[in-house]
Amino acid sequence: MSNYELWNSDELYKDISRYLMGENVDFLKHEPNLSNLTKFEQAVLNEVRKVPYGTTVTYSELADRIGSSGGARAVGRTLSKNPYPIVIPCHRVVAKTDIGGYSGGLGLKKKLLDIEQ
DNA sequence: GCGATATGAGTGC
DNA sequence: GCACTCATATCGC
Repeated sequence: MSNYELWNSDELYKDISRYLMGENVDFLKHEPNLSNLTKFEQAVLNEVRKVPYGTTVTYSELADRIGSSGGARAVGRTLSKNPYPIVIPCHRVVAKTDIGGYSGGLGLKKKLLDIEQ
């Protein structure tokens, strides 16, 4: 993984700052190291990373995309342990009827979603 | 609307 | 292996 330099560069810091300012920042160029996670967790996190700015997906839809139809709950469980908040925009994943949950607090999740709209 | 139940993957024992 | 846990979904009432 030679993305070590990229991950630790201040570019990530700047991107996060700009993101919080309300800019449309693409975090795909930052590649977190997921080698110590299970295959399922890597699949979930990589899929969440592809969710476009300003849009949301449901846990069940995410489960479908990674070939684990019906595993919505497992997806949520995985996201709750999200190793890289913001970079992996787990706040764009919501429940079907509700908004879902967030490790950083639901208030923050709503705030982030509001920023992206 | 609300409660019970089904369900997938992770963790600890 | 087994028995939990959980940021869900869905059905019955």
